Amino acid sequence: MSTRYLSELEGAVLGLLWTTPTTPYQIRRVLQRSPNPSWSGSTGAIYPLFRRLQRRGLLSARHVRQGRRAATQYSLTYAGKMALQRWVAPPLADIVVGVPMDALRTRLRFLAVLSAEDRRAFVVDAIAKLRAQIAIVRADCRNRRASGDVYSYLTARGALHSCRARLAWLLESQRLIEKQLSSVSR
Amino acid sequence: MSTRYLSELEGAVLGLLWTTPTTPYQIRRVLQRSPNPSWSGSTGAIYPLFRRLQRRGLLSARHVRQGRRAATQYSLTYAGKMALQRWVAPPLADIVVGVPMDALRTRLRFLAVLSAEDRRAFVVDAIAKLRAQIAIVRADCRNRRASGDVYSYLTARGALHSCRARLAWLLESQRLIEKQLSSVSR
DNA sequence: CCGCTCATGTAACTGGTTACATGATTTA
DNA sequence: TAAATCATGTAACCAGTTACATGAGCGG
Repeated sequence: MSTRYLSELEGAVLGLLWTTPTTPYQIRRVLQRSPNPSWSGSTGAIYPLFRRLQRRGLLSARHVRQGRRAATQYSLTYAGKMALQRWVAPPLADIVVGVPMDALRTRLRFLAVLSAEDRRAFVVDAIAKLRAQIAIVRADCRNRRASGDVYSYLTARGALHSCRARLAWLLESQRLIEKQLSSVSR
Repeated sequence: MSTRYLSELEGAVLGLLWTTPTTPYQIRRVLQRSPNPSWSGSTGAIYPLFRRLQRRGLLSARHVRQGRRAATQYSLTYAGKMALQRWVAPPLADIVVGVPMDALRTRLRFLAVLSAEDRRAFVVDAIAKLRAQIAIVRADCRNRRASGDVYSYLTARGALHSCRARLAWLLESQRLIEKQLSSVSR
């Protein structure tokens, strides 16, 4: 019973393999097409990861030909399913429930290093890009809802909640920054 | 003009050094005491980072004795300030505005691998821990507001918005999961 | 036949983690 | 004087990134 810890990527891959055996390439595509840019799915991450998980006994490999093409299909072993369950199940670790890292938030923390002009530009740029993103995530929500998988849908909903919260926060920030900038120049 | 990219940690350190020269140890303490658990501030990250940034000409070191103790104080050079500004300034990269990674969301995505009981426990645990967290972040907001630094305050507000959005999302998820679980068992 | 996508990888690098270690100073 | 904290590090390790590379199959 391997009680080694699973990285986010490893956990996600096990989760994606849970229902249906899949090739590394297909996983890569899923990750790359996800609206979440943190899942890069680079080859240098994916292929070693699959072999690693296989070596640990969490995955089993099978060579198949889809159409006329050769491919390596991996599926979850029993130990793999157990590891996945342990990874998902409560009690939730601090790093899981804790405030998630947000690169935008970190940058805004140091907005004071920019000129008044650039501060405004920062917020305007962020708001515009967030609005565009919300449209994408909204569409993703609809798709996943149609797919029938409640948890997939709820995941997209989580992303939407997150985006909207960031937008509300930016609008609040914009007001406060505007007030502060005008009072300083006076 | 070093146009090398800055990691999140490097950017944050430069930002914290902007106004006041500081020792690596003090930075570590700030990071460790932050309510955000992603800033671990491990020694093996901090000390090499300071030397790295110094080598790149972004920081300058000065040996001081505070009280009777020896310490190395680092301050931002002009090049360091420029690098910090470039790091903060728009246009914002995809990875900065994109949906932030959320370990809780990723796990909920695969909640279907758990038993009905464990799914409920997951959500209950998450909600309880989030509520506790909100109290902490709320207190942090008040502190930072009192500090007078608008951007520090707004950063904490961002964390609060994020936590509340996650809670709202979990409550929504709880309802949907409950409905789904009861309909399946019927 | 050309270019795109499928499919699989390797190599070099890097930023960060954990664990271990040391010595000085402060506080109970 | 013992324990805690200040302060600074090193060593081993590891997951993930970028860039490079290869060959097969397919559609125009």
